[in-house]
Amino acid sequence: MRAGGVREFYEALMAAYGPQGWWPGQSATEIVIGAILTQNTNWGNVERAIENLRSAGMIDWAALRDVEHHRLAELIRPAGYFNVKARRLKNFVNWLWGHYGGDLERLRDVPLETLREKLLSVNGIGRETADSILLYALERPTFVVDAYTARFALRHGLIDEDADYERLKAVFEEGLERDVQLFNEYHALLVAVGKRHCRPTARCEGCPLEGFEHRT
DNA sequence: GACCAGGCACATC
DNA sequence: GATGTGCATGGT
Repeated sequence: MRAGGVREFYEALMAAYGPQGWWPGQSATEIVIGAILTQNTNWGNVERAIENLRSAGMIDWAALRDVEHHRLAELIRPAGYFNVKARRLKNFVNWLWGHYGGDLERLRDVPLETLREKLLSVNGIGRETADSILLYALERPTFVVDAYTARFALRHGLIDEDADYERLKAVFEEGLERDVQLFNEYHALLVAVGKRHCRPTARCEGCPLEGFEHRT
């Protein structure tokens, strides 16, 4: 049994699962909305909410700017925490209109770290949501950390228990070339293995990383 | 019916 | 700075 590294784990996961193709064929607008709606929520519920928004013509920054809170909350109800998320979506929309004329494309001119800070200043946009927006909607090379990432990294000895979000993010970014497609697939693969094997209580049988050292 | 799911802000110590 | 709590739906 040998200890693995960030790169080796990626190779093993990719060999086992193949490209995940996360968030393909959807608009950047839809991805941003999804990133906010999926906070602590099953993706299937988010899809229902997004479908409601689509039917209502709300995958649109002007429409989202003009819609009433109550109406927006009803549309996104299936995603859970609908009042909180309606407010957070509105916060983002108001920020986007206030600073960038409601145009996501204008964010592309802002340097990555600067933009990350700006996103984090919006109430309701935390680290994971900001990084998801940056990576998946704006195609910026920033690594997305979530609950799956943390559990995986801890079990496979990449971090210790007290590592925070930024530390976790740094471990992956330092172990890889700074590449959008790579970060995209890696995060998606971590979710894939997290759902199948690297679960809170599972014994990890059949995990593609069984050959590597593993903490229990 | 308990537990979980691609978090975050806020209160309190 | 760490820890606890509210927010809410739908699947297993």
